[in-house]
Amino acid sequence: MSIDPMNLRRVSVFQNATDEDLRLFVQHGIERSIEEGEFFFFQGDPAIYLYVLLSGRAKLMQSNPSGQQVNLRTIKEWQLFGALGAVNPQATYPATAQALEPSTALAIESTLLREMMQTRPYLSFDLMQLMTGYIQEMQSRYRELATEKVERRIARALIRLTAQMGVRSSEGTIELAFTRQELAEMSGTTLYTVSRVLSEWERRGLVEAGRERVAIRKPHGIVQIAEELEN
Amino acid sequence: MSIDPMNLRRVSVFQNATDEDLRLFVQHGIERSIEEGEFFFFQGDPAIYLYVLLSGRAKLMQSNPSGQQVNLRTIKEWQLFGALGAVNPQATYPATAQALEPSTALAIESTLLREMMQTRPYLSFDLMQLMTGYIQEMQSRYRELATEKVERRIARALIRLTAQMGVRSSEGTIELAFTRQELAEMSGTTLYTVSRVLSEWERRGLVEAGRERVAIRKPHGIVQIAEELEN
DNA sequence: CGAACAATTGATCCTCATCAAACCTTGTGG
DNA sequence: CCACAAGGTTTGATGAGGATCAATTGTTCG
Repeated sequence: MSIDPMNLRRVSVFQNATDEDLRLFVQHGIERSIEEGEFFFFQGDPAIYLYVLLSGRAKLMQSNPSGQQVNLRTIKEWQLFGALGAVNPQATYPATAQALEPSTALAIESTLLREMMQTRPYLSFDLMQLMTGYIQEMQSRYRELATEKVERRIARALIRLTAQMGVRSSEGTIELAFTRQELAEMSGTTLYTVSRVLSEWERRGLVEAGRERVAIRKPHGIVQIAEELEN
Repeated sequence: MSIDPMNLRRVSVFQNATDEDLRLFVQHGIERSIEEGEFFFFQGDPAIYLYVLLSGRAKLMQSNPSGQQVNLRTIKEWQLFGALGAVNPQATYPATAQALEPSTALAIESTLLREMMQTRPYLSFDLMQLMTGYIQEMQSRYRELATEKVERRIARALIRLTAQMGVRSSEGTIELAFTRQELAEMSGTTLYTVSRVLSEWERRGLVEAGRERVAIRKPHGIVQIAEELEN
């Protein structure tokens, strides 16, 4: 119980919460720490908790019966995940949450959130705000996947990651820590294709690629690939 | 103003509304009728209204800069659409709504809904319920598009349509009224591929295909194609 | 130093998109 | 009532874009 309840205000859904509410969440919450590669929950588990990531990094993914995976979202500190189940008492998680690094999260019982939403309109409202954002992002990504070529999809994935997780290095490049496999799962392709595309971009001086790492040297160039109207 | 407010209770988000609330929606709502092919709103328009379809059939779609389209959802009577913008006063519609038949809808100002949500927790709650459903559907479709082959995606599209819009005919087949082009937009492929797949299925006796029409003769066979673990 | 894991690169193949042409179906107007 | 136009559908031929497989080359860490 080492976390300061006030920090929870950094969670977008809790931005309008009262101090008292935040204390409630922390009091009734459980801190869970897991190792890299381990799971917070699996697709299909009953959605008893929702989580706030306190440290580390995780991903939300879905897999089909034969095991192929797609990455729905990458989660960093102070982001909520597993919240879809919060609405419906019977719900199961529609995705699996796996840690990309050693991570800690605050688990909050979804019944608690549901009860609180009854009397705190701001909560439902802010949660809805978050959800509309997800819907729009998923709709766009769906369209991209259906209509755009791989190179552009990879560019788009990098741009999204830059906005969410990008770290500006001292040399002015934007550092992203992902394997080719992870990038592939985010853009709906294979690690081989990602590798080829990155190699090509490196030849053109747009990025620097390393082990579990991509550094964007010319963000503008990537944006151009993502947006360009060619054809 | 020919609609009976009580009919609005068939809208899932309004199922828990008071009679008084329903009357409010109808009083402040505007009935809009449009022809086949016309639009309720375009992607990017300011989201001033949300709509309840009263009669006809419409589709929600997104298009990319070069005009290729994907179909996000098909709308039938008593379904809500354009509701994402209801949450945020500044929002624009993330998709375009086009009538597939002559259609009528009740347009409700999103400010009205926002105001009402302040004091009626059931409204936010039920709307959230609807949204979690969308998110899950979009996530699944995204995964399908990324990992599954065309034939299976078309089968899945037919199954979804059966659940939502299927009409049981006297001969025990399930009738669906869609063009190859529409089916293609729903499964992320081209009308040519849809045509080929349907021809093949017809040869196998699974469906009957006609102009702007598909009749499913052996639902089980289609489900099998959609689920089958092969490889 | 070696094992484990990530990335690269080449060769090959397969699924679909694309283009083109012909064929149906439906509704309309002479 | 027929002919024709318009739009939907089918089918073949072709090719491109990536997936897949295999082999090799880094990189990191115990």
